[in-house]
Amino acid sequence: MIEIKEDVVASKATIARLPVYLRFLRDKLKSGDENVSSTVIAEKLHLTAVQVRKDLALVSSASGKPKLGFNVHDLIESIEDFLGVRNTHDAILCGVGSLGSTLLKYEGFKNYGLNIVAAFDVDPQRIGKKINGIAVLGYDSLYSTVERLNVKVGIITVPKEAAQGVADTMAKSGIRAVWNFAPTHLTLPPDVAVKYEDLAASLAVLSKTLEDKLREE
Amino acid sequence: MIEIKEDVVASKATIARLPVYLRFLRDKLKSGDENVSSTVIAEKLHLTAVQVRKDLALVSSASGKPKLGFNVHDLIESIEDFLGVRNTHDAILCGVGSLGSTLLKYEGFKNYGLNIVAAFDVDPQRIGKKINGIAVLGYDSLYSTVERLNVKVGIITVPKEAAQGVADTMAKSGIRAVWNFAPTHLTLPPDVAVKYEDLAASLAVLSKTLEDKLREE
DNA sequence: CTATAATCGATAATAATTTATCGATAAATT
DNA sequence: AATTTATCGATAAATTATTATCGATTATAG
Repeated sequence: MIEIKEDVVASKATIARLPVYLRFLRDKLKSGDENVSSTVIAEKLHLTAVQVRKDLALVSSASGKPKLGFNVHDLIESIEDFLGVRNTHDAILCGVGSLGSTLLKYEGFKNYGLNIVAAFDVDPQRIGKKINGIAVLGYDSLYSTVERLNVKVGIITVPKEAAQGVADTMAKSGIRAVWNFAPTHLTLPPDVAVKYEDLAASLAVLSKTLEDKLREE
Repeated sequence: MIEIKEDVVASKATIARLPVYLRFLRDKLKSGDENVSSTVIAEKLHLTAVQVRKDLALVSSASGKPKLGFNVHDLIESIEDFLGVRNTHDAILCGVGSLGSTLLKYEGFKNYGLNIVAAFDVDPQRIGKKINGIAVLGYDSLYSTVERLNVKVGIITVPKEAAQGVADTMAKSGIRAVWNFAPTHLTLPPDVAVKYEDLAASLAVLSKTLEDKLREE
C-alpha cells in the first residue's frame, strides 16, 4: 500500500507533466513491465531523469530501487490519486457544433475521470438528438439541469461571441470548473476555475519553432 | 516603422502568452482603440502590468507613452512578426475523423498563418471528398504530395496506434513541424519540431484545480 | 502654464524551476 | 563472494521567471 500525498504544492508545469507520465506508465503496464527507471522515462519523454524523480517524489511515496527503478503500478496509483482522476466528475457541454460533437464522441476522457452527462445547444435542429448516447438539450434548460444534477464541470464549445454568456449561466447554476474552447477570455467569480484550450496559442508556439528552425539553415 | 526584434530568446511561457495578447489587441483594434496600456491588458488577461511590459519589450521596440500606453497597431505588428504568423505556412492534415474534420472546418487558423492545403486518410469512404474545400487524398499519396508541394507542417489526427507511422512518413517527406493530436509520444529526428496537443493533460490540470477547490470547503 | 496622475522602462529583489553533484544502495555479473 | 554498474534520493547550484520599486515622462485638467 502506497500512501497518497495530499496538500502538496506541485507547480503547474509539474501538473502538466503528470498526465504524460500517466499515459506512458499505463502503456508500460500494458506491455507487462513491472518496473521502470527515471532514466527510461526521461529518455522517452524528452526530460531529464532528475526532473522525473523530482516530479514523482512529489506525488508518490513509492521508492525506487537501484538497478530496477520504480514499480509501475504504484506510480500509476499515486499519480491518479494526486490528480484526482479516480474521482469521476460529471460534466456538461454547451455548444454542439463540430468541435462539441467531437468532444462528445471522444472516449478518452473516461481515463481521466470526466463523464459528460448532457449537452446543450440553441439550435432546434440539434436539440433532442443524441450523440454517443449523450442527449442534446435546449440551452434554456442548462441552469435547471446543472442545479438538479449537481454538476461541477462545464465545457464551452460555443462561438466566442456567446462564450461569456454561457460562462455566466454556468457559474450561476453551480459550475465550479470551466473548460473553455472558445477563443476568448472569460471573466468569472474567483471560486470558478477556468482552463483555456487555446489552439491558436499552441499553433503559435509551433509556428515560432518552425520559423526558428527554417531560419537556422 | 517599428523594428522587428530577431534572435531574441523568449521563454515558452512568454511565447504562450503572446497569442493571447495578440487576440486581445486585435479585438481592441476592431473596437477602434488606438492605444492601450499595460495596466489595461494585465487587468483583462489576469496578469501583472510588469509582466505585460516585459513580454512586450521582448518582442517589440514600440515604446509606450505615459498616460496613453502602447500603439495597438504597432504591437500587433511586432507580435505577428515575432511569432512568424505573417509568413503563411502550408500544412497537410492526416486522419479525417471527427477531430480531423473539425480542424479542417476551423477558419481561425488563417489568423495565425496556417493554411491547410490537403488532407489524407486510409478510409476509401473518405478519400475523394472535400471538407471545407480541402481535398481528402489517399494516405499513399502523402509522401509525394508533401514533397511536390514542399509542405513543412503536418497535423496528425489519426488514432494513437497509427501516429508514429504517420509521423515517420511525414518526417521522411520533408515535414519540419508536427502538430500531434494523437494521445501518444512521438520519436522524431531532432530537426523536426513537435507540438503535442494533449487534451488529457489540460483536463488533468482542470481536474486537479477542481479537486483542490472542492477540498477547500 | 502649472500641477496632477497615469504610465513607462530600467533595475533590483524575490521566487520558482531546472539542472548538477554525489554518496548510498541493490541488482547483476564475474 | 567480490566487483561492477545502474539507479535512487538528498542537497546544492544554477538558471529562469516573476514581482517589486522608483525615477522619468507626458497627456490631461485646472
